[in-house]
This record gives sequence, C-alpha cells and structure tokens, in this order.
Amino acid sequence: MTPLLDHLNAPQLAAVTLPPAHALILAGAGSGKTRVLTTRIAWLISTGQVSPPGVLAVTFTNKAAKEMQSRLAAMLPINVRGMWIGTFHGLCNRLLRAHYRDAGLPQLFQILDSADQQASVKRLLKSLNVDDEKFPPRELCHFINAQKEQGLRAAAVEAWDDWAKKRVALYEAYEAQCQREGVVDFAELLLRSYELLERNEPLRRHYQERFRHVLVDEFQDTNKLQYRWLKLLAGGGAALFCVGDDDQSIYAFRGADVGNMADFEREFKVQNLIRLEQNYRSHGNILDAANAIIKNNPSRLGKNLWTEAGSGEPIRIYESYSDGDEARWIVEEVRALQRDGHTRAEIALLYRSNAQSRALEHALFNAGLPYRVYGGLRFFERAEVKHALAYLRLIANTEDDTAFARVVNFPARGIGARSLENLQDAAKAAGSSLHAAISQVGGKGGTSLAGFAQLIVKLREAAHLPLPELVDHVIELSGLRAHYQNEKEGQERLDNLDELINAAASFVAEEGTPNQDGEITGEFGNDLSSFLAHASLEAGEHQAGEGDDALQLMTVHSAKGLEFNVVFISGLEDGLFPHENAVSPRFGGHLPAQQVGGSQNSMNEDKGLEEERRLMYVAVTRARQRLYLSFAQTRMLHGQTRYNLPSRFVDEVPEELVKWLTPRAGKGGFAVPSAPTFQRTPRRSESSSGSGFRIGQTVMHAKFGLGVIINAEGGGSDARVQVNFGNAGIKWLALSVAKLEAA
DNA sequence: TGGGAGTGCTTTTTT
DNA sequence: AGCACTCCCA
Repeated sequence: MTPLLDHLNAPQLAAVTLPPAHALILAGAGSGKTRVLTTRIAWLISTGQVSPPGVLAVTFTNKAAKEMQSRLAAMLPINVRGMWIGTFHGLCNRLLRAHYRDAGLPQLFQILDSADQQASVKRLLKSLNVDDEKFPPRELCHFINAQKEQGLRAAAVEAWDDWAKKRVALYEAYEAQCQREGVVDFAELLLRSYELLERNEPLRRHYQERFRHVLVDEFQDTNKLQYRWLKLLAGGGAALFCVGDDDQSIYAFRGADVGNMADFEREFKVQNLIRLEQNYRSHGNILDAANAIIKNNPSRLGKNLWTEAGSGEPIRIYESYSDGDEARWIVEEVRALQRDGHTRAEIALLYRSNAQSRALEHALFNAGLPYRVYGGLRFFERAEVKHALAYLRLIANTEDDTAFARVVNFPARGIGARSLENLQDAAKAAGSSLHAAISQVGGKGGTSLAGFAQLIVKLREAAHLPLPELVDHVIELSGLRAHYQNEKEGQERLDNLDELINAAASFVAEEGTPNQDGEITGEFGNDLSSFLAHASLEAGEHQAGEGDDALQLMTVHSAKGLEFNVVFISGLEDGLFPHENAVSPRFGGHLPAQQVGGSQNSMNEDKGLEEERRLMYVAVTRARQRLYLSFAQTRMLHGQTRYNLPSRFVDEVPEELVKWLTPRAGKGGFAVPSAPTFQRTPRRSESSSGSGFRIGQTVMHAKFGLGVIINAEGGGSDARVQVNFGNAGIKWLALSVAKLEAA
C-alpha cells in the first residue's frame, strides 16, 4: 500500500478509498476528519483517478482551507495552489471574478462585509426617507441575507401586509443600489454564483464536467443555498463526499441546516455512509461524559465515540459562590497546573457568551497571568484600516458609495451633513454615484467637495504603483497618517496602518499577480482588487501576541475545531448555558402570530435546548486530558446580580466520572451554603431574616421544585420572596401561604 | 466639528 | 456594568 494510507484505521481507510460515488462521512469530534478529507484527495490524485483541476474542496473558514492546503502540499509533489480548495465565499468570489460579465458584475466589483452591508442599508434608508426605527438596518440585513440564503430574490418573496411588502421593496432597492455601486455582500457571492451556473448552461456544463470530485468539510454547517450550490456543481456526475457531524451543529441560529445531511442521504441515494467514531483526542472519561450528554438529544443520526486511550482523570466540578470566586478559583487551579508542567497555551477557558470573559480577565489580570481573548475586532475590521481600505476601494471603483461615504469627511475636511445631503439628493436624482454627483452640486473648484474629488483623482493617478507603495501613498495623501499623528492615542492606529502596508506586501509576495504598468491581469483582476477581496473575505486572524504562552479565552463557538490539554467550562448555570434565549426564545415581534403560540413554541424550545446541548458537547470534546466544569450561585450580568441554578448539563454527566471539588450539589440545586458576606438587606423592608430564609438560598417548593431566592420584600406575616425555579420560572411567593422548605 | 451627556441594548458568528 | 450610538451645544 501507499505510505499515504498508513496509520489509517479501518473506517478511515474505507472512507479515503471509497469508489467515486456519493458518500456521507459522520465524523465525530477528534476522529481525524481533516485527515480523511485530505488523504482522500491525495489518494485520488496520486492513483491517477482524478487530476488536480478535477477536485473541488469546500470549507467554512479560511483557517480550515489553509490547513487542508498545507497538508496536501506535504502529501503531494504538486503545486496545490492551483486547486480549487477554499471557503464557499472564496470559491464563489473566484468564480465570479472569472465570469464577471456573465454574472452581470463590473470587473472590479467589491465585497461588502457585514458592517459595510449595514452601513449600505442605513444609507439606503436615509435616501428613501424610511424610518429606521420601523426598519432597523440590522434586522433588515438579517432579513435580506435570510432571503438570499433561501435563494429568493425580492420578486420571489411573498408578502401579505404593508409592513412585509415594504420590507421586500427595501430588499429590492438595496439590490439596485448594490448593483449600481458594483458591490456584493457575502450572501450575494453565493446566490450570484449559484444563479450564474444555473442560468448559463455552457458554463454550468463546463464546471460540472470539470469537477469530478466535490468534497465538503463541516457539512452540518451548510445552509440551504450552499447545499443547492453543491448539488448544482456536482450535478454532472461528480462524486459528492460530505464530511460532517450532526452533533456539532451549532450554527442553526444563522441559517445552518443539519437537515441537509438527511436530505443529502436521501436525494443522492447515498450508499456509502461511514462513521468515524474512534477518537484520538480525549481520554475515556471525557468522551464518556460527552456521549452521556449528547445522548439526551432525541434527533440524532447516531454515533458513539470511543478511544483506546485509558479513562484518564475524572471530570472535576467546582461550585462557587460568585462569578468572581469562580474566576479566582480558576486562577489558583491554573497556577497549580503550571506547577505541574502545563503550559498556559494548552489551557483553555471556555464560556457561553462573551460577557462572561470580563470576570475571568479581571482575575487573570490581577494575578498577572498572561491570557489571550479570541473573538474581538479583527485586523481588517479596525476603523483606521477600514478607512484606508475605503480610499483604496475608491481607487478601484469610484462608484462605491459605501467607501465614499465612509471617508468623504474623514479625516475631517469640512464636508458637513448639509453638503452631503445635497450630494445624496443630486446622486439620487441623477441615478448616479455620490462621486459622479459632485460635479452637479457646484463641485467646481474651491469647494471642499471639489477638493475631495481632486484627492480621488490624485489617488487614482497613483494606481500603477506596486501595491504596498500604493497603500503607503494613500495613507499619506488622504491625510490619515497626519490625522492619527495628531491624535493623542493614535500610535496604535498608526502601527496598524503600517501593518496594512506590510499585509499588502506579503499579499503580493504570496498571491500577487504579475503586474506590468498597472495592467489588469489574471482571473482576480489586479493586485489591488484581489487584495481588497482578500481583506473582505479574510478579516485577518492574526493578532498581537499570537505566539506567546498565554491562556486561551474564548466562547464555545469559537473553540469549535480546536483542542487543548486542559479545558475549563465556566458559567455552567441554567439561563446562561443553556442560554435562556435559546430555551425560551423571545420572539422578535414581527413573526406571524401563529408561529408564536403553543406547540410551535415548545418545538422551538426543544430545538433551542438541543442546540445548546450540542454546544456543550462541542465544549466537552475540546479537552484532551483534563476537564473542569464550574458554576456560580450568583453572577453579575447586565449590571444586576443574578441567582441561577446549576446547569442541567452538569447533571447529565454521569456521577461515576466526576470528582467534586466542592460538596456535591443536589440535582438542580446548590450544595455549598452561601457565603456569610452575602447578607443583603432587602430594599423595601427591614429584613426577611425572621422568616428563616435569605437571598441566595436554595429552597424546595411542592409544586415548582427547587429554586433560589433572589429577592424579598415585606416582613413578618406579609413577607414575600421572589424565587427562581429555573424551568418553572421566576415567582413571587407569600411566605405565609407558600410551603417553602430549605433545601 | 467635536466632545459630553443622554439613551438603549446586551447569545452564539464566518464569510 | 459597559459600550455604542445619537443628539445637542459651544
């Protein structure tokens, strides 16, 4: 056998060497999914079953795409850069650049990221005099994207009442605006290339015949449109090889549809369904805990992870009085781990929502422990960088109103709201871009607007410069550099602008097209245009301190795909994790009435809870050697102290796998008595101490079960307490009536 | 034009 | 509580 296939286990080997037919690979966490995917491609190519151009491999993140590429490069003696391996959006961009005319786009079309899209919608609402209270840009974007992800253009969207009709009209107007400006948003990349292939038969044939093997990573995260896109591309007899894990589907909230897995199996009559269940990452106890948790989800394709590694250490569970105490305990534990030889970078602190990082950061900072928080602003999303990019976008395309509006008066050059309004009116009347409208609003010499027009002309004259020099030039001439030099805290921003020049230089070095005298070459247009696409499609993972030995702080969502020797999952409290909004969804207020009521609601609740449980499953399976779970009785959230019950997910971990670091909590209740410092005098009464209860105490009610006292008022025979019963809700109870017992 | 005060929001997020 | 955003005034 080829060395390629060495060290694969039986199901992995079976998956890698499947005949060219459709296949669904159910790959559990840590089961070697990327390995199977890349080895499959390498095997197909090295055995001559397909040539590199015949392969299309899709992932969701740039990181995953790069990982796949570098692994392939190590396995194959060929240049893998020419292969079609990338993200859905990256590949669609590639397709549209190559066939921009057929797709009805200008050659140098620009890509709007989510922030650009929102700005664009906002500008649209303003120009149409639409009340943005009634149609919040954020929500409108969400609506537009959701339609596109269903494959629906405005004309195809059904609307019954005036409000819905208006929304659809705005969708249409937004489309027209984007088309005029020559920009596309993320969802548009997908939809536009889908339509291109669907409507253009020769082109579709071409690609269908070209791609013999289509491979998909993280298939459970695909949305409806992505699945249709795949079906279309594989429609010419290509073998569709989908790898995914329904138990790790945690993005339904943004349109991912696990149902695609079952649909794929049915629609393609998939004969080859292979389960990768041997886990190479975690010790047995951790896997057993994960299996036990996920088993509570009724709708699964079914899978049970196992390992040859020993059972390892027990799962450690810690109960604390407050979020602050929890954080301080973690600090102590991390110090102990360090003494035992663990490096900080191999320890992850996971939490359900970003707000929870504050307490952790506070404790880590005070303890002087280096840490790194993932998920903040990324490089290309920084304001100063976006400003510079906006100038660059105007060089590539003066019609780009989003870019124009962003920098027309930044740095300030005396173009106020008044003159901008006039300009927008003129542009609207003439159906032109803001830039083109300058000449119409007395943009003759002398005015500030004319000065800006002059600036753009000058910048465009420099377009022939090598990209890094062009970027430098733009930063200088636009006045951005001077602006930040004058700013007190501007140094970091200046550094970022310099970093942008570096980014341009390395981009050209790695992916640039040969570019003589500014001529447009290659399928991506020129360097400038492809660099701008790169900036939109890859917001820039790299952050300061990447290589440092620092604790890794992130949400469970961002931890997907990663692994660590030691994992802490903190904030395991009902309401937080599972999140209350997922379990009892608050409806946005614009849904048809019938969707809010009865069975729909509980169905939504189940769906929500199941996704939360998958999230917990993802969190648990990040750990290799040691897993800590922790929860706190009180937590500061949104400026208020909350009293939560332990997460039901804690109860779902089998007792025999657990080592309690604090006295074991009862099912759904607390074990550790509240700290003595927790004597709070209720605001509207002297005290409720005469009743024998105190705030924070866990109590038992005959009907509602276990709960925590979160507030009290009145006194003596009139004493009332507010109790959080978790599932049963939060209730005010009169102590003289309700039969409450200390639990 | 820019800063200070007032207001409202707050799950998860890649591209 | 903290942050982003808006509005208003000097």
